[in-house]
Amino acid sequence: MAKAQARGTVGNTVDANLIAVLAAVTGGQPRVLTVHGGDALPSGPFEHAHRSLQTGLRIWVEQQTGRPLGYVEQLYTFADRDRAEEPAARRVISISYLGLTREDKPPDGQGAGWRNWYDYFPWEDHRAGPPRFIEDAIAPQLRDWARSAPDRKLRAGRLQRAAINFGLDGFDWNEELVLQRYELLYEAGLAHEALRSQSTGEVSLTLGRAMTADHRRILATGIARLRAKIKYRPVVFELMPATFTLLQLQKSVEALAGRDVHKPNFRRLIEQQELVEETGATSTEAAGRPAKLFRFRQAVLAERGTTGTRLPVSRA
Amino acid sequence: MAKAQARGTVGNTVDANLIAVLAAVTGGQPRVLTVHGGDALPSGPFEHAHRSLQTGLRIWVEQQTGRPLGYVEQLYTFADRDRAEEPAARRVISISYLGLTREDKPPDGQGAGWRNWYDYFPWEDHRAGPPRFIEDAIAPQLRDWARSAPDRKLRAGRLQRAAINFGLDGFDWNEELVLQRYELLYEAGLAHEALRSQSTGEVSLTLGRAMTADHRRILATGIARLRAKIKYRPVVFELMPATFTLLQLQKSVEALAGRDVHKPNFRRLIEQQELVEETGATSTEAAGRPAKLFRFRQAVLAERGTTGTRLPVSRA
DNA sequence: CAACATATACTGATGTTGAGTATATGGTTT
DNA sequence: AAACCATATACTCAACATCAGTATATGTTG
Repeated sequence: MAKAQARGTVGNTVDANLIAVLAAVTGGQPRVLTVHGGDALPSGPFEHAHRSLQTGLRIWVEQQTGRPLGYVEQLYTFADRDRAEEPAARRVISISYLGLTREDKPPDGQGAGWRNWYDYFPWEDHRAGPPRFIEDAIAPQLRDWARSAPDRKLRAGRLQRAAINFGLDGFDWNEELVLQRYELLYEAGLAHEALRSQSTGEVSLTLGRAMTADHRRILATGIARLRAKIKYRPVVFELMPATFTLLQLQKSVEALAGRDVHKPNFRRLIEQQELVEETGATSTEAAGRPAKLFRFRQAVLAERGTTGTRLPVSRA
Repeated sequence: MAKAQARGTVGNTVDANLIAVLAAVTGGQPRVLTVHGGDALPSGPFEHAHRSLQTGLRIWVEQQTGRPLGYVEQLYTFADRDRAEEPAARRVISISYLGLTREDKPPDGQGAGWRNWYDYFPWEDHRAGPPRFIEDAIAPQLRDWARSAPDRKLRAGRLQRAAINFGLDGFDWNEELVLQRYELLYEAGLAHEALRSQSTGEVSLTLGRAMTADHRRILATGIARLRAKIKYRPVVFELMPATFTLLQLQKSVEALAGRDVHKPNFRRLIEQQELVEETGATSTEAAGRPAKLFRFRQAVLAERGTTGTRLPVSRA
């Protein structure tokens, strides 16, 4: 089995494609780098010249955005025939990555730009409480879909999934289920990719903006990963400027998690873990009492390895 | 950028290879399916006929082992030039998976067999406390390696990493750092893959058995993932027989985690989460008072979606 | 029948988390 | 200048989860 691998089975070669979810937080909003006027995630081919996959990704992302890419993490690899844009002669493997940066200068080139990622997933933003249209518009459509199931058991299963994923019928909202929610909508025929016929590029206020091929699924995967990760790894700081106030930090976490955070508890946790240190300066950007400016203590990465930091994400 | 992808850039096609970490627990020991007498993980090419990557994996794993594959999860994809077995003309992408089964009949075919995974990572088994050879043999070699660093700062960093990863100098042992530990040993030149010259296939009692190419790194990734996952997803049950006693369940968790579990707390957690239900029967396999037999409540998967179950893993 | 091995149940101490409230300190408004 | 407002910062308490130790029950084995 193992040795059968590299034997040039000519009929089975493929192309490998690298796709990036590049995230940033600006003005209290989570952003993602898109191309083609927001229709696609940036991507590029994996070339023989690249030492490794990550190297390849870094090279062309830095070419495109003109800034070094900090934190990078692999998301998922797939090669589903069904979800490809058009039935191609050659098989394509897509390897997706999550990268964290800071948005400052706008990226150059063809239709590239930073976009609020809730344009693509409006139902994911619960910072002002659950959006009304979940109960008003999404839930009814999901229930219709459930009702259309052939047998009773399947029907019950669909209702259950809808309730768990979207926090209906007394279930709590779980902000990490980004991918499951998207997949559910897709299955129910409510994601526009499913019906991208003449592709007018319309943006639905409740069902979100669609993307090419399965790029929206990849984006969902990236958001889900990031939402899970900020809770136990100090990755938010990759998205922050060099110095920041605790409130700014909190707002960033809230932007990513899509839900509000209990302020006193947030501060307690940050401080008792010694994740940040004072710079001495204060910020006078906002009205009210000036806030102390902090910087991330880079040392924690060395001290604790990859382990052990916690951020609270809870109800308002 | 995105549209540049599939344009037949002939020079950049690759082969895709699927590699599996198949885990099982038998006789209180964690096992992994290997081929070539324990030198490699089973692997097979991704073919154009396969609908998706997972489908491809399932197909040939089931061919090989003759049993359906239950839980499957993608691990990682890589294409590092440096770690390939021999510099090949064609570039190979390796996509690795973790699969959970039960071992009963031995797999057929060329040198395939189930092996205790601690043969490959002896330092990972802390069920009887930290193995003495960590302090006696591994730590000194790591310290030597640290001392050989060119400058003071690098030296301190290496010592720190060694301490964090191997639980030295007062740091707690963290069973999830399987990959980091292996990578550290590799970097320090203590993994035999690094010096596989005439490859005698020797098994080191402290530094473990080596494998082809980077298969041991993949195995480490799989173990790490599984150790993390059993704590918050009910995946252990994929490895259990249809009915089992609570002690058997506990022993399985301990086998995977490589450390002992507090018995009363373990049982409390299992029961209060209603993960299992009594079958009515009792087991008389072991001496002593017969234990009740339980089965996994499949319903929890539907009730809770992918979320929310906990298993305790702590000191003895 | 005694010794033993395993199963099962209970209890207290400690730590973590969620949530509410109070006070301090600057700028802004009248 | 006084009142006000917005933000920062500090403290308190209750609920809950976790860790760890100990005690009791119920079989088998010699």
